[in-house]
Amino acid sequence: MSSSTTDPGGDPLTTRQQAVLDAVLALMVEEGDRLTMSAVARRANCSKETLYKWFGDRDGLLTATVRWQAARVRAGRYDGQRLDIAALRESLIDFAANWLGVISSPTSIALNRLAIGHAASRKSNLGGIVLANGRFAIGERLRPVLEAGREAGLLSFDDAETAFRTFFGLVGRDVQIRLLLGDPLPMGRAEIARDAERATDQFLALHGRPESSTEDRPAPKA
Amino acid sequence: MSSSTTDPGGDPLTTRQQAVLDAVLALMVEEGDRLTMSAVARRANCSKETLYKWFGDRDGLLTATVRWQAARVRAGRYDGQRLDIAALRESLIDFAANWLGVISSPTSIALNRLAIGHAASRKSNLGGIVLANGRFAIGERLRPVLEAGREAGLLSFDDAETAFRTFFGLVGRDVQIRLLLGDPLPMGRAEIARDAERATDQFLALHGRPESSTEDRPAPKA
DNA sequence: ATTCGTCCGTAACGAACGTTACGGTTCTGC
DNA sequence: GCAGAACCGTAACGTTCGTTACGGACGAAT
Repeated sequence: MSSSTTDPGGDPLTTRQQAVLDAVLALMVEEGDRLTMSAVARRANCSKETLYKWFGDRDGLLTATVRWQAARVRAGRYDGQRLDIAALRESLIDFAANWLGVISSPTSIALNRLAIGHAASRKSNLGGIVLANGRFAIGERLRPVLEAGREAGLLSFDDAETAFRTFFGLVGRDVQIRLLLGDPLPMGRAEIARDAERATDQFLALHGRPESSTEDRPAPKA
Repeated sequence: MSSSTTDPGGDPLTTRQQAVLDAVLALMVEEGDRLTMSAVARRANCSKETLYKWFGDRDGLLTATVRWQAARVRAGRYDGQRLDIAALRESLIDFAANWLGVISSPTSIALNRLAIGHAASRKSNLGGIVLANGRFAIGERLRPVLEAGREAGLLSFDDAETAFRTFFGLVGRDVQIRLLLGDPLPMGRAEIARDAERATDQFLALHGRPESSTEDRPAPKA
């Protein structure tokens, strides 16, 4: 863990290299486990020699792929200007929906499976990179929102990290582990929107200041 | 999904076979990824031919191992007699602590990693077995507790499944994904006890009936 | 004691795959 | 144009590992 996302990676990728990494991602989603260097070279219309020249070895290729995917997940900013309870709720719902969309995407599932399988061995922590760009990155982005909410008297909590972890649990629940284990859990736009709203309202019920209007929040459904 | 846990497995294992499966578990925890048939035979002091005679092939061995481990996780019963708010809270805390202990154990982590890696390929759903004996088994065991709490007027929710998933999220939060990805998150007895209590009180704050005494519940800490 | 079945230890086969090497082709700068 | 680099396609090498085969040891039953 050095500067931003556990090592920036070193070199800015050429478009050709990015295309190769996109091919890796596509293969990971389609073929899952059978991600062989030959398959990557075939899919990307490049030679294995080029792969080894660019990325060193198989781990280097996978690491570069994880970083490349992480670079796209960076989503919209959620600044806390004009903070009232409605804006805060909207921000939290946006965060939740965004996060649910990410973890339920086939790319994220394939990537996490790969990183988890790699964490079993000891070599080259893909798991650390995925964590830094996933779980911890979203935590860092949400923290200012939570603290702005507290400053504005809308939220009440002692530790922002603990509060975030509660929010994280309410949003994700069993979704990620079920998807990782192959459960055909449907996570379309409708389910994501519903879950994001429910989780946010539950979070506000736990950490919202009582005086912050409850009239537009239609009482936790379930 | 047939009777209890996605296929009972067929035959009751001999003690020798159980010892072999224990060796597999130990190897999975220690060596992680490098779980080779030769290593299992060496560790268990048996021949590879015996492994293949008993378990068919590598997948059969892994499946038997998952089932064998699942058979021990069966924990205490939580019947809902004499239900008052204190007993309910105690039951929920027990459930939460038990679950946290399971998912943070090295064995469970190694097993889930293996099943997730297997879910990437399509063959022989270890993921389904792990889900059936983990996430879904605990859901089935907790459901009667929740419904008894509702019958007794202590809890309020529409759907027991949804309520359980909320509890699941509050308990597990980011623990499982972090451990699976190799994060050195400390989860000792102290952390587990604290998390179980916090999650239970949060759940009761969301779904508890207001008239059920709040005096012994020391206001959600964070 | 002999025979049969079960199991151990080890060797061998074959496929998959990471890695390297090589000849031919395309692109770039002078 | 031309030299050199970068790159493609493919072949080859070595290792790992799942799977099978073989010979011998041990125990139970006849």
